[in-house]
This record gives sequence, C-alpha cells and structure tokens, in this order.
Amino acid sequence: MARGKDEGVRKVKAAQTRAALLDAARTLFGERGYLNTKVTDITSAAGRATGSFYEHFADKQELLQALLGDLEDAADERLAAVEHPKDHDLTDRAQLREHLAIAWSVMREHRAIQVALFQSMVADDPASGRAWRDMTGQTGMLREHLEWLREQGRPLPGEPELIAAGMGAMLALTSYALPPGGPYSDEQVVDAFTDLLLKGLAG
Amino acid sequence: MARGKDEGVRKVKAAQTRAALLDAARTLFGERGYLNTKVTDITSAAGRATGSFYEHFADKQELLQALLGDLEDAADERLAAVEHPKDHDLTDRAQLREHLAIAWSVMREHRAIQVALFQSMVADDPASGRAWRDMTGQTGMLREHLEWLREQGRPLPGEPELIAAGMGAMLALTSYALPPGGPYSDEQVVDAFTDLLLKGLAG
DNA sequence: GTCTATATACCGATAGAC
DNA sequence: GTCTATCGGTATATAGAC
Repeated sequence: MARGKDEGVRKVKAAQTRAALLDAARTLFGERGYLNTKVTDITSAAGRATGSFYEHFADKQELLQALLGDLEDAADERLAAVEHPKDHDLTDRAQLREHLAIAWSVMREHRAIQVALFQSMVADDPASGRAWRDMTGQTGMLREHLEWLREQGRPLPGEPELIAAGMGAMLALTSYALPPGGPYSDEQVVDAFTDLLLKGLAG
Repeated sequence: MARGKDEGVRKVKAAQTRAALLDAARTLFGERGYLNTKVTDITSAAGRATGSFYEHFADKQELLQALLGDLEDAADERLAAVEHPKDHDLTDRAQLREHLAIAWSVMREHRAIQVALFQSMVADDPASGRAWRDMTGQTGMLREHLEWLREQGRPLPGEPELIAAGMGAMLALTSYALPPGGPYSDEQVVDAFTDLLLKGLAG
C-alpha cells in the first residue's frame, strides 16, 4: 500500500508545516505585534516558502483565528481545574481574586496571542461594532455571575453587561500596555485590581 | 505694499487649506478610523491635491498630533471651569463622578480624535512601551490625586500609578468600543463606573 | 505539498510646472 | 502654496514547475 503510506507521509509533513507557521507567527506576534508582522515574515521564520502559507490559511486573519483556539483551550483548561458554577459570588474576595487571577495569567502566558487579537480588534473599522461585540463576548461569564448576584437582590453599580465590559477593559488594556518584566508583578496587579473592584476607592 | 498684501493672502489661503485638511481628517477618522484613512482620502475629502498635504504636515502622524492639541485644549478648558486642586478627594462620590464625567464627555465629544489616538497607540510596536507611557501620561492627574490620598493615610487598593492606569484603561477602552448611540447613555456609564470605582462590587 | 517567480495593487512621498 | 504626474518601495496573493 505505497499509496496509502505516501498519503500519510504527506499529511504529516503538511501538519508539520502548519505547526511551524503557527509557531513562527506566535513568536513574531509577541515580538513585533500582529500588524507589523507580514506573511513573508512568518514563512521565512518558519523556514518555508511564501506560497506554502496559502495552502494552510486563506490569510493572516485566519491564522490568528487558529491561534485564538489555543487561547480559548487554555482558558477552558484553567477554568475546568477550579469550581466555577454560575452562582460564584464575586463579592467574596477570594472568588473575585481567583477570577481575575485566571484571566490575568491566561493573558500573560499567551501574551503574543492577546496582543495580536487586541491589535486586530482595534485595527478594524470602529463603526463595525466589532470591538464592543468582542468585549461583551469575552466577558460573558463575568456578566452571568453579576446577573446572578442581581437576582439575589444584591445591589450592583450598573447593568451587568456594562460592568463586566468595564472590568474586562481594565484587565485587557492594562495587560496590553504593561510591558513584560515591567514595574509591577502579576501578584501586585491582581491584588490591586481585586481590591479596587471589590471595595472601590472608598473601601 | 502689494508684496505685503500678497503674503497676507497667501498666509490666509494656507491656513484655510490646513484647516480643511484637519477638518476632513477628523471626519474621516471618526467614520473609518485612523488606520483605514489614507492621506489621499484626506486630501480629496478636503478638496485639495495630494501634494498639498505635505506642505502642512510631514505625515499622517503629525496631523494627528495637531488634532491631539485640540483634544488637550478641550480637556484643559473643561477642567478650568471647575475647581481642581491636587487635594481632590476621590473617595467623595460627587468629586469622583465629576472627574469621570469630564473624562468621559471629552472622549465622547471628540470621539474621532480619541479613536485615532487609540488606534495609533495600539498599532505601534508593542515592545516599544508606548502604550504604557501614553496611559500613565494621560492618567497623571488621577495618580496625583491618589498619591495625595495615600499621604493622608487613606488605604488604597494598590500603587497610585497602577490604579490610575487601570481606571483610565476602563474608561478609554469602553469609550472606544461602545458604539455611539449604543445601548447605554452617557449618564448610565458614568454612574455605573462611579459606583464601581467608589465602592466596588461589594459596596 | 512545497517551491520560485511574479503579477497586481496600493500607498507614501517627491519633482517640477504654475 | 497648490497643482499634476510619477517614482519607488512594499505587501498580498497566485501561477506553474517539481
């Protein structure tokens, strides 16, 4: 069955190329960002030819979608490792801190992807509404927890969707802007935002 | 003095062209964003030739700097209209709300410029550190108020610079993402963020 | 599937006439 | 100062050989 074997070999090689492209893209996105990374940068870093890229991805955006899958998998894995019922009480310091810590560490450990997604989102036509859609989508779980709190009769500062988006904005933009190895440790950031969001400035 | 008169006329025409370019750019930045607006888009919208652009600005970035001046003037004007000593007490609801309301309304009234600045910041090389520099710079006043609070022995959630940047991130990214005429009114946003930042989720 | 080579398109920026 | 015309550089995507 030489034919079957050849097909298998070809498949493996293709998978290797695809993986090499994803890996190179991830490194470059982290170094110079998504917008400043050209398709030819990715292929040459991966040791492949330009034309090969389009055998695996329609364009740079589609490659980013594949990387996004990795990010979501990582987040799901982290969330699965802890209890996360809908009735999490975000007014409990430990529970709020855990949420923020998970979100923050996922963003930091996959900073290249987060940077790329952020740049891709902001580069889009602002009138398209994509930014708001992305933000509310990514903070959906937070919103559910807040809605649960509201159903318990607890007073909230505002609409759950808006509060969740605001919290997400704080984390995401701070993570984007704060240089790795910068002046603040991960613990400092998570603790500061936990206390700010838990009790506010007057707490 | 025909010569002097000619020079005066030329000066006026030049100022008109410059103003037309700035005006067209502002409109286009609001409609399709900074990154998707080309220099030729600006000149044709202003009814001028491509070459004229470079008589007034070295490039698109320099034009944006000129627009930034307008934004800062607007912010200074708004701040001058109210009392704003360094010892503002941000743990007082009315004072915190006023700060947030001014920041929010300036961003919304000059949304085109804010969008452009945001896109310009995010499009830069993430490793350049510009994003963090911009954010700490734009929240410098907030940081000073927080430092004053700390000197009074009031407990803060974390380092003033970090807290100020986090608050600024929440406002800036929410303003960027939230579509004009969207689901939330300006009052709703300001009230929600005021209460969230003042007393937090547990307040 | 991967490669080399290239078509295509676009944009920033400038030269030179008026 | 403003215009028309254009050069030069660059990025995307494809064609065709292997």
